[in-house]
Amino acid sequence: MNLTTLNAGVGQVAFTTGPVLYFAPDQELYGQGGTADSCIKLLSGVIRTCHCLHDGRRQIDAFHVPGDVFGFEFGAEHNLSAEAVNEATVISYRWRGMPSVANTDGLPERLFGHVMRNLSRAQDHARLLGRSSAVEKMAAFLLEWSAHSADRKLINLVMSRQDIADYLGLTVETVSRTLTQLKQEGLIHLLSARQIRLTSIAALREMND
Amino acid sequence: MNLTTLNAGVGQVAFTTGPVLYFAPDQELYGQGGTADSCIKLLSGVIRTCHCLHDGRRQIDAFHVPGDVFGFEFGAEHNLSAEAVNEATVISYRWRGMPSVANTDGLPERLFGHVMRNLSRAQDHARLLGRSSAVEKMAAFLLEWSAHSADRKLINLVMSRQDIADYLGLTVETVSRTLTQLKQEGLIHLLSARQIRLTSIAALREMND
DNA sequence: CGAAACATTGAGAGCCTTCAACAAACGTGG
DNA sequence: CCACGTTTGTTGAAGGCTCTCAATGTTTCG
Repeated sequence: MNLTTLNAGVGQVAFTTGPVLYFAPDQELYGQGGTADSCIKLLSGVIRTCHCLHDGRRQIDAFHVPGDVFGFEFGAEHNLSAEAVNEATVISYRWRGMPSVANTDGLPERLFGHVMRNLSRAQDHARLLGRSSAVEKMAAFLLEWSAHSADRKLINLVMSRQDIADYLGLTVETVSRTLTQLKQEGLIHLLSARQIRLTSIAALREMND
Repeated sequence: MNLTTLNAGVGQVAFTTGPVLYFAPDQELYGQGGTADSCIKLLSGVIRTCHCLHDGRRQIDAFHVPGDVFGFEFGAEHNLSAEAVNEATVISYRWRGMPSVANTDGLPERLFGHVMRNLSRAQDHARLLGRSSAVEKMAAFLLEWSAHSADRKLINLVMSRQDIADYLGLTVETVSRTLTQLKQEGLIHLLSARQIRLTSIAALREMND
């Protein structure tokens, strides 16, 4: 693995990191049940973390964008699997078993903040899944990606309709129908299947609070 | 507030804590928008953390039981509010702004683990809300409380049907109907509205994986 | 160009919600 | 202790939203 040491200046060794890793679309970073002693920092591309049930149902927990750090687990094994949505490069940070973490002081810089950000996102996601209609979910999703876009009014979706459906707890058909509904209401404009122009961000916002 | 200092032996002060606080049923510990510089350790009773929308819809994020530590926020303000379900006693720990946390080393013992446990629960919750039917949700809920009970086959619910509904993303009526359905299928026995005997834990388990 | 994957649209069914009424439990005061 | 109102929980009927199944259109890629 050729691990090297980083952040080793605080008195105790913080954690170790490896080289930059590349993943092709749909390639798996780690799977459910795999050993969870490292976390991932995403450098480029988009990663989805998801949970698959034995009957084929899939719930996508989150889409991660560059800068996100994810993949910590409370238990020893991964509850979620992680797969690249498009071409992605990451760095893997090993943290479990590191003396600094065992002592719970000397924690890697900002790691705590990353876990809390993931917590916050998971809570928001749960609220969306529990108490929203299909349109509200779709509007929230579009706004989420609008915030990640250089041009807030032009979204380039990197994931399929199936991915969106599994993220929002809907079916592909409902996602499709909801998008055409938003189009007919004049809130969005479908330039192509994966490129969407937001005509009225304000109206989309009003749907979720 | 009369705060005292705890865990001050690691070289840097870890965080500060106050006296034991008592809360009556339905009393609010903190509200959405409140300053989020502390977290709560629950000593006795049950606390619900929830998010309320302006139109009255409510999503309960989690029910917390004694030993749980919760209430951290990534941002400066609370996204969720916390209310006592029944009589509860807690200790509040201030962590934000503490020099140890600012340096991100010398973090309070096990605080990191508590955040990760909350993250793990939020992810499980999202999966439940996104990809489950009413019966599956109800079964998962019963098993969750079964695990907290001294007698795994006898649950004493401390929360109302409305609380359960808002936790599972259902309506009160559906919760009620689903319970009677499970009763008629012979999986549970309703001793009273809030006391449930699980006749077949195995059958309940089969519903969720 | 043709096959395969992806996306959209339609029709019908099912699950959950909504609205409404009723039953049960609780608490308070007489 | 009972009467009574309020809260909480259950049950019924109808409707709506989303799912399922199926067909068609579209894009991608060998």
